[in-house]
Amino acid sequence: MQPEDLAEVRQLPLFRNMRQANFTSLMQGASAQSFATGRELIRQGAPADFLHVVVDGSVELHADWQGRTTTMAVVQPVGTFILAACVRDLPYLMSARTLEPSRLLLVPASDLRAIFRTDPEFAVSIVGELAGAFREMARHAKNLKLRSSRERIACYLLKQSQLAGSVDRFVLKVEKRLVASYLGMTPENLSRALKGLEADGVSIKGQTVTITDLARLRAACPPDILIDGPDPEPMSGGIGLPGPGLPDDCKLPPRR
Amino acid sequence: MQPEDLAEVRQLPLFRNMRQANFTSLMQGASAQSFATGRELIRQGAPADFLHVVVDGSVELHADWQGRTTTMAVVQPVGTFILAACVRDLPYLMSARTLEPSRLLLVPASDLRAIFRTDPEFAVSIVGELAGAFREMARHAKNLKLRSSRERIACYLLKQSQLAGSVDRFVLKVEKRLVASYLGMTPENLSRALKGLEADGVSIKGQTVTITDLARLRAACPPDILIDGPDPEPMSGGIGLPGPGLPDDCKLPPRR
DNA sequence: GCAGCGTCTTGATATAGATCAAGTAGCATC
DNA sequence: GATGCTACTTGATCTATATCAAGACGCTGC
Repeated sequence: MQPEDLAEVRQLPLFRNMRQANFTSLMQGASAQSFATGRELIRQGAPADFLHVVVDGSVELHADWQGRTTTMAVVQPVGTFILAACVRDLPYLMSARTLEPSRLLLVPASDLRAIFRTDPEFAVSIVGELAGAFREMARHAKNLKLRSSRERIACYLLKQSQLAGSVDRFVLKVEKRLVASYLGMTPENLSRALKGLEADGVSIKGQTVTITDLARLRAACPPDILIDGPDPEPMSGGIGLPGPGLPDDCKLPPRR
Repeated sequence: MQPEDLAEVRQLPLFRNMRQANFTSLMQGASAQSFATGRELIRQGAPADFLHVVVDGSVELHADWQGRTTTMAVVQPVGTFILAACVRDLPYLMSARTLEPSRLLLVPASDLRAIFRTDPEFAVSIVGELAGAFREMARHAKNLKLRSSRERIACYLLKQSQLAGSVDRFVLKVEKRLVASYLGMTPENLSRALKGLEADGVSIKGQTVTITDLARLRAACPPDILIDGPDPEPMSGGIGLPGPGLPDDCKLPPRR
C-alpha cells in the first residue's frame, strides 16, 4: 500500500474527519490487493465482509436476476462500495467486477462497525455518506420512472458536460454499453437515441461527445437537479457513473 | 400530542436507543399537526426543515418532472420521511401529500442534526436507518430495471402475502392506482396484468387478493430477497409501500 | 500485416406498455 | 333514492423499446 494511496484514501469525505489513531488502526487491518480485468470481487447475496476502496482502476457494480443483468454503478478512484451492507452487516445487493486491472483496499466490515461506534466524527461522516448514497439512488429511480430513454441519455450528457466544467467537448470514461445498461436500455437503443439527438444539439464520435447546441438540447430535454444532481458536497461512495474526462487525456482502458 | 403516540414514536427503531433526555428534548421542540385529505405537506426542491413522523393516517411520497408524476412511497403509522434530506440539510427530492385525514409530528431538522452529533446511540440508529433506506431504494431500482411490469406485480403480491404471515388471502392497503404508479406502470396496465395473472395462481376482487396457487405463481415469477426484501430488521423510514391488511379489518379510507 | 475478438451501428421485426376513449362499479353527499 | 365523482376495467390503437441478425470498426496478440 503506497503512502500516497493512503493519503488519497484519508482525504475521502468518509475518512477525512475520523481520529488519526482510528484511521491508522483501520488501515492496518486492511489489505491492498491487485486484480486482473474481469475479476469478480463480490457477489450479490454474499455477506458483506469488506468495504472496498478503489485505489486504481475501474469496477462495475451490477445486479442480476434470472439471467438478466443491469449495471448499477461504475466506481473509479478513489471511491468505495458498499457501505450500507457493511454497516448493517447484511448481504451485498450487488456484485462487483473489475473492468480493467485494478488495485483495491479491503477494509474489514467488522473493524468499521467497531470503530464508528466509538468515533463520533466518523459516525457523522458515515451518516452523511449514507444519506448521499440514498439520495443518489432515489434520483436514479426517479430518472428511470419519469423519463423516456432518450430523455435519460440527453440529461446524462448534459450532466457530464456540467461536471467537466460546462465545456462543450468531453470524453466518456465508461463504455457505451455500460452507460446504456446503467440508464436502463439496450446498447442498440442508446445508439439510435444518440443518432436522433444529433438534431437536438449533440454529436458523438467514439467516446468523444460534443455539445453543438446547448440551449437546444436543454430545451429538448430539460435537466433537473432533483433528478440529475449532484448534491453540493461530494461523497466517497461509488453510486452512479463516474464523471467525464477531457478530450486530450482520456481513453478507455485497453482490453483484457 | 397524546402520550400513547409518544410511546409509539419512542418505540421506532430510529428513536428507541437515544438517550431519554434527548428524546424528550426533541419531542418538546416538535409539533403535532392534523391535515385534511389531499394536503401537500412538503414539496420537492424545498429545504428539508422537518423530519415528518406519520402518527395517524396515510401519506404518499411522489416525484414530478415536466408534468409527469410517480409514486415513490406510501407512509403509514408509525413511519417517517425524509431522514436523508434532514441530516444532509439538503432539499427534499420528493413531495408528500396526505391520502386521508392524517396526524403528523414535525421534528425540526436542525434539532435532529444538533442531537445526533452528541448522542452516539442515536447516530448509530440513524446510520442503520439510512443504510436500510438506501438498500430499499436500490432494490426498487433493481426491480424497475430487471423485471417486466407483470413480474413486478406478481412479486409484489408474493411479498405482501409473506408480510401478512404467508396467508393466501389479504387486503391491499393502498389504492391500485398508487400500487401501479409505485411499480412504474399505468393503472390500465396493472389491471390487465392482474387479469392475466389469474392463470398463474392469483385472483383479485377489489382490494382483496387471493393466492390460488402459490407454487405456480412463484414458478411463473420467482421472488428474490435481493430485490423484494425485506431486510431482517425493520426501519422507521417510509420507503416503498406499506404491508397488507387481513381481510376482516381492512378498508381503504373514505373519500374526501 | 493478419486474424480474432469485442464494441458499436444499422436494419428488420416483435412486443410490452402507453395513450385515448368509454363503460362499470362503488361511495359520498344531498 | 338520486346524483355526482373517482377508481377501475375493458377495448382499440399507437409507440417506445427489445430482440435478432448482420456488418463495420477498432484494438490486441501473434
